[in-house]
Order: sequence, then C-alpha cells, then structure tokens
Amino acid sequence: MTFGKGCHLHLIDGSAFIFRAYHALPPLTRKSDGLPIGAVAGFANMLYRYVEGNKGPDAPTHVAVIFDHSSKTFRNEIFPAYKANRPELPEDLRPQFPLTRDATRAFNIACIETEGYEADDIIATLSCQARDAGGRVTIISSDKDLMQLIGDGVVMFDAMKNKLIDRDEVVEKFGVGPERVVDVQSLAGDSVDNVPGAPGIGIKTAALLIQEYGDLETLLERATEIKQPKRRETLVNFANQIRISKQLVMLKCDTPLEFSLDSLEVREPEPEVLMGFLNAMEFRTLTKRIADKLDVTPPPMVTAEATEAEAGPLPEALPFDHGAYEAVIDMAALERWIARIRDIGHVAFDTETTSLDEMRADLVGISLAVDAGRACYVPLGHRQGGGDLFASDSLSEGQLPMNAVLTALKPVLEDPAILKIGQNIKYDFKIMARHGIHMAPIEDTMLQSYALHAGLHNHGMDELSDRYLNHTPIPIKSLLGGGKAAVTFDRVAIVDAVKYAAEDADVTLRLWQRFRPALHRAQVTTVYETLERPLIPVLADMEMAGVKVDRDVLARMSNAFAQKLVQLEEEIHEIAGTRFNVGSPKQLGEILFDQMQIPGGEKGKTGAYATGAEVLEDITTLEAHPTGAQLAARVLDWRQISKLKSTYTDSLQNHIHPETGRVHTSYSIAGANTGRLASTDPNLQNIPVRSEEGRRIREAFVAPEGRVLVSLDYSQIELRILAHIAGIPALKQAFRDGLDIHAMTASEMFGVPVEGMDPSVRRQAKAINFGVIYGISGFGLARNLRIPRAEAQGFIDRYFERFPGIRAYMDETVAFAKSKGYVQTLFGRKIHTPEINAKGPGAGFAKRAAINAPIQGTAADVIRRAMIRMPQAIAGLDAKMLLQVHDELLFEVAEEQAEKLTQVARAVMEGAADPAVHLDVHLRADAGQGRNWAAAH
DNA sequence: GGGCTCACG
DNA sequence: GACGTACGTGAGCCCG
Repeated sequence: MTFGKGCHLHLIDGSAFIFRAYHALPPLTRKSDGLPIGAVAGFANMLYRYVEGNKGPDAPTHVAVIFDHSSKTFRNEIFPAYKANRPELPEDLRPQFPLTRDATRAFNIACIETEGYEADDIIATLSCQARDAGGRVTIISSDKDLMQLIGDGVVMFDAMKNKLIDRDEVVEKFGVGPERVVDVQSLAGDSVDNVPGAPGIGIKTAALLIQEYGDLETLLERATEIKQPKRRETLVNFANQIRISKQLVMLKCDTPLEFSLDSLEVREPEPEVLMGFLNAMEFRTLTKRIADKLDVTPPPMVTAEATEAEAGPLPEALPFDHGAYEAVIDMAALERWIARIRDIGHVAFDTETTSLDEMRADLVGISLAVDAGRACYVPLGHRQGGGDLFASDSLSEGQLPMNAVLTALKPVLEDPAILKIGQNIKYDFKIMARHGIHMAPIEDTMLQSYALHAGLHNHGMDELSDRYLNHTPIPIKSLLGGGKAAVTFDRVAIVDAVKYAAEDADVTLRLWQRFRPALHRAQVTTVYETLERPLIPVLADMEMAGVKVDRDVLARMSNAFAQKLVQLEEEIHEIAGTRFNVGSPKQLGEILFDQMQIPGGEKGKTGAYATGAEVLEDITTLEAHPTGAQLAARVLDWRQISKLKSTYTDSLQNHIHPETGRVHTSYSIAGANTGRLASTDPNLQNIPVRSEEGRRIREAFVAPEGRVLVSLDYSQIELRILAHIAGIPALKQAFRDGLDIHAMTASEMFGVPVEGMDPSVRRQAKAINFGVIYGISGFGLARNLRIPRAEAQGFIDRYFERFPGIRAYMDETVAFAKSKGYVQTLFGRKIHTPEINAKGPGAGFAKRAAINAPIQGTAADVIRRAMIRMPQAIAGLDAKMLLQVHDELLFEVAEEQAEKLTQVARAVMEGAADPAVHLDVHLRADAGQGRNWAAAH
C-alpha cells in the first residue's frame, strides 16, 4: 500500500521501551546459560501488549520501532559535551540491545536505526514525511524532546500512563505550543542531555520570554530591551551558547533514510519466527501466552526439559486447575496426604481462620500442597447458614474433627526433616502455636521475595502470584464480600473454600519453587537465612507474649483529655467568633485565611489551605494578628490532645486482649524497604515520648506484680554506622572517646570549644548530623532549622569540607545505585532503587533514599541479629523480650533478675554485628528499668 | 478511598 | 527563581 491520506503511522521509541523494561523487572537471566534477558523479556512483553492493544478500528496501517544506533552523533561535533554526563549503562543491559532488535523483527515490525543519528531524528524525519504525504502519525513515547513534533496530525501517546499527549499537554509542560518548544528548550537547557541553554533560566522564565517576544531569534535580537538586568546580560552574553543549544535540541527532519514509508506497512507476525525467538530466549510464560493467542503449539523447550529433570516441573508449566483440588473429609484421605508430604519432605501450609488478628482468630481449615497443582483443603470449622441473622452455630456436615486432624498433623508440622512453607508463615505459626503445635522448620515465600525484591514491589501473595506465576488467585473478597456485609471464613461454603484455600497453598508452593534458586542467583541466601527466616519464631513469641497495659490509667487519661478538648473547643469557637469543626483542616483553613485574612495561606493540590503544625506555629508568632495567633496556639493544643486521645488512650484500650489483659501488636517483617520492622494493630513503635504530656501514656505500659520492664536502646547507632561506612576518622575517634557527638561536630564545624557551648549551636550540628543520614539538602536543612536556605547550604558546605568522606560516600552510593539498581547494607541486604535513573523529581527522592538505605538498613540488620540471638541468651532467666522500636528492645523480667538481664541483653546487642561484620566503631546500648515504660526508657 | 495531620525512630 | 525535597513507618480523621 502506498502511504498517503487515510494512513496512520505508529512510531515506537524503542530505547524508552528498553529502559522501562530494564528497570521494571528483576535481573532475570536465561536458565540455560545465565545470559541477562530481563530487559528483553520486558521489551517483548510490551511489544506484545502493544500489538494486542492496537487492533481496533483505529489500528495503524504502518508501524516501526526506532532505536538509537550509538551514543556519538552529529550533535557531538557541534557540542562535544552533549549527553556527556549520562551514567554508564548497566553492564547487564548492553548485551541485551541486539536482542531487542531481534524481538522487534520477530514480531514482524520494522526495526530502524541509523548511524550518526538519534532515534529522535529518525522519528522526526518519518513524522514529517508521513504528514507531508497526508497521513496521521502517533509517536509512542513520553520523551519531552519529541514534543516539538506534535501538531498537523502528529500526536504522542504515553504507553506507560496510557495517555495521549496533545497540544494542551505540551502547553502545560513548556508554557508554549509545540512549535515553540525548541525555543524554550534552547533557553532552559537540559541537565540530563547536558544541553547548556542559558544559565539561570529555567522552563518557566524561558516560556515567559518566548511568549513576550514571539520566538527565540526575535528575543535574541531584541535582548537589550529586556528590563531585568540579570536576564538581559545572560541573553546577550550567552547568545551563542543558546544558538548552539537550539541546534542540539532541534530534531532533524532530513535524516537520510534508505527505505520508504510504504515498507513500514503493518504485517502479522509469522508464528514460527516469533515462536522460535521466544523459545530461544526461554520465555516460558510469554511463549505459552502467545502460542495460545496464535493457536499454535509451542515448540518443545529443550533446555527447560533438562532443567525439569533435575528440579521437578517448573511452576509455570502447569495451569491452575481449581477442580483438581481435593477436599479432605475422611481420615484415610488425610493420611494419604501425610504420606505424600513425608515422601517429598516439604509441604506448603496455609490456615484459614475467622480473623486477621492471630490472637483472636479461630481455625476454620487447613490447606496443604506438595507440588504444583497438587493441593488439598481440610475443612474443620465451617458453619451452617452463612449470612442469616439467625444462623445456627452448628458445624457443617462432612468435616473431620479438629482434634483428630491436628493430632495427625502435629508430628509432620514438628518434624525437623519436613520443611513447612508458608506465605507470611508467622501468621500460621501463631495460629498453630495456640493449638499446641510448634512448627519447625519453616520457610516463607513472602520473606524470600523481600530478600530478593525489596524496593521493587510489595510481597503479598496476590501480587507475587501475578508477577511471578502470571496467575491471579481467587480474590478473598469474592468469598467474604466487602464492607459491613462481609462475613467470616467459617461462613463460606466448603465447596468454594476448597478452591480458594487449596489455591493459596498451591500458589505458595509454586512461588517457593521459583524463589529458592533465585535467592542463590541474587546472592541473598545469607540475608534470607540469617536475617529473615530465623526472625519469624522470635517475633511470633514476642507478639504472643504481648505487653501488659493498665486500662485504668488509659481510661483516666481519656476522661481528662475529653474535658480538656471540650474546653479548648469552646475557646477556639469564641476566638473564631463562629462554631466549626476544629478537626477539619478545610474549615480551619477557611477561618484562618479567608475569614480572618491571615496572610500566607497556601493551598495544596486539593484546593484546601495547608494547616499543618508548622503553618500554625508560624501564625502563633504573627504580631499583626493577635487573635489569629491565639487561635492557632489553641488549635495546636487541641490537635495534640485529640491525637493522644483518639490514637492512644482510647484506641489502645480496644487492643487489650480480653483473656491475656495485654496488648499484642503484630510486626510486619517485609513492610519497610530498608529492613526495618513495622508494627501494626496497634502500632507500638510510635507511642509518644517527645512531649511531656504524651510520654505519660507510657506509664500505662506496665510490668505485672513482681516484675519490671527493662529497656535497652542503641546509642546513635545510625551515626556510628555512618562513621564506619563512610570512614570518617574524626567521627570514629569521637565515638571511641565517648564524646558528645553533636557537640564535637559543632566544635569541628564552627571552631568553638565543646566546653560551655551554646545549646543552639549544638542543636544545629545535631540537625546536620541527622540530615546527612537522610541525604541532606540545603532546602531540607533550612526548613528544619528555620534558617535561610543560603545559610543552611553554607553549613552543609562546611560540613563536607570538614568531613570529606561523607561527600564521597554519598556520591559513591548514588553511583552504585544508578549502575546496579540497588544499594546494600553491610550485611548484604539489597534495597532496590528503581526510580534512581528516572527523570523529574522522583530521582531526587530516590537519591536521598539510596543514601539513607544502607545506613538505616544496616542498623535494622544489627538489631535483627540481636533479636535472633536473644532467646538463647536469656533462656536461663525468667525474662521475655516484648517489643522492638527500631533501636530499642523492651523486656519484662522478674524483679530480682533485672540486673542480670540487662547485662546479658546488652552484651548481645553490643556484639550483634560480630562476627559477620567488624565495625570500626563499637556499638553501645543504654539501659533503664522501671515498673512502667516511661520509667524504663 | 485519598489527603491531611501527626505519633515514633 | 526551579518540578520539589530532608529518611523510614502506621493510624485516625475528614470529605467527596
């Protein structure tokens, strides 16, 4: 077909696909030879999705994927530094480039690259040709450098966001239409591509200037008329540089091409060619999916068969067949399953219960899986008449007695030769513990995923199944319903429960088959085996122990708070002169900034004024608005009390377990990317301590009669780790000498003696020390210290001058993250940083997170090691470890053994890094004890 | 259910 | 005069 009117050309930005694919996927390798193929796999998937998604009435008539040929182009002759600051390509990506071309050809799509030109120029040239021939063009990319091409039948489509980029979008981004984008980019420059532009002029200013003068040439000619002296000078002095920038930014529409548009006509893929490619890449899932679609039989996978002979069937090899799951309703059947488990030596194990709270949940059923597709469900506690208001409590028929089943399973679950595999198995471990079964050994697919993929995605079963098994399990909501009408699992019909529950065990088993070898390949087996897996029983015991909370203390505080709140509310209404909901930030904002006309109100993206504590604190100091100041101060008081009451004194009472009289939190091991734990239901890691009023809540956390609470917390653990990792001699020495580290920092920076130091000077140094751990920025420090930004930047500069190792650490860490896609703790934990090479503000976040993660993560590893060793160490004492708060461990111990416990626990904590890592800075733990947590801390 | 606010390390 | 920023969490409330 000759390209012309009525034709529609799709131009796919191949490089964008590749990088997106590379960063979206874990570092997959080809099974047979270890060739990195993650990016190719993602690329092929994206191409496939593109092909499938573009078959409708508006399907393209012509299509091509365009690649960059090499990094050196004609632009480097104009400006040698062009794209010079691009980070090195990851070493495992480069070998995948030719394979992405192969993939494109395998899909029977034209694959284009030209020496000396960027993909963008080819896209520009083809767009122009197609437009001139009267056709339409869709550029599939979100690259802003291509936006200059939009218009006259040319549009862009962002395939990631599934969104059309049209003229309006361009105006929003650049402040001008597509035809003037080049002008704005020439002025603003581009740090990513190293286009110089005009110094000090960004997109905003550039857009203003272009709007005013029409176009770049006119602007440069009339530059002397510009009123602002700085801008005028810049434009006059840098006119040449700006013109060079324009040459760099402007895409060429006359790239020499050795083919015609006609040759890009859409062609169906040829099944053998496509299958051959996918097969050679050993893309099991994609091969199967496309084979189904094309209705052809995939060729046998030679290498895979060899692997299967050694390791059993691969997880994706079998489809999920819900009908094949067995309901175990007689003891003979159960015994058959037990025999299978003993035979194979492992079992995926899952419990179904009536609640997510393990301390209150009743057991409803158990599922087991021994191999992919071979799973069963043992119903135990299903009840009749689900949903009926007068539902009887009698058990449904056809269920084995719970006692008999547990008695039969106990030897298996406790057999040291049989591995019990679970997804978040701490949950099932606790459920079984309440039935007198101590499961061991255990394995957790959630934690395997955490060791492999922290930072890439979450580790819930549904997500893992979607990602790694290409299978969406039955959603629990489809059985239980949602919201108020939700029922508990015991009301689910057994026939439905079998499918859901057995599937969970099946999925878990398949994930395990997949993750187990992956741990070795990613070299995180040690992390998983020493920092994740052994933590499960330790945390389960802590959670089951719980901490005693005195309800009366909380109730009294709640009452006092309630009265105080009423009083404050009245005062607030009086000052405002109107009644409103003090708890509504929206209403408060309107009162302060509209009604009372206090200046400086800033609206957020929802259109509501910001009324956070910082804003209110500023208002309290406004002398021009005494009523506003008073109101703000009262609201701050109200907020504090209200928070304490609702989040702590009220809510904690509801968490006191009716039988144990204690509060049992739940720790999530795979919640925080850095290796920290997270505490939920309730969160006992954020009990107030910083304010006097809040700290009193800790008085409600008590030890029973004859016992005391002992708290040990690491002193400055993150700064010590920083001193070690970054290798800062002055910091190390200060810790060795037991100095006040913040005062020492201040002394080094400002040249003042520690003796008789102004507390505010020390405070500033402290803020800087913390800032360094967080990936310091002038902006952040300025905001924290409430000083001008330039001053904050001055502090930072001086700090880096004084401790040059810190700068080096930060630069090295960011560079590492950029090339590897992750950072590591001293103990080998990987934290992925997928956004680190992104453009836009996301990169800034990712950079700081990358700087922080090894420090925070190493500290998290250290306390994990201490916790794992603790039960052994304190076994001879009448003591229990109860809580972890990131750098603190809380124990309950018989009064007369408090000293001994402190001594033992301190030794474990201070020696926790050894022998895996020898820190140049010793760790120190401070201890306290008392009848309640406030006294012990 | 998202946004805001605020509690902790 | 810029996109916008200190790192990591969880919970309760308001409001559409």
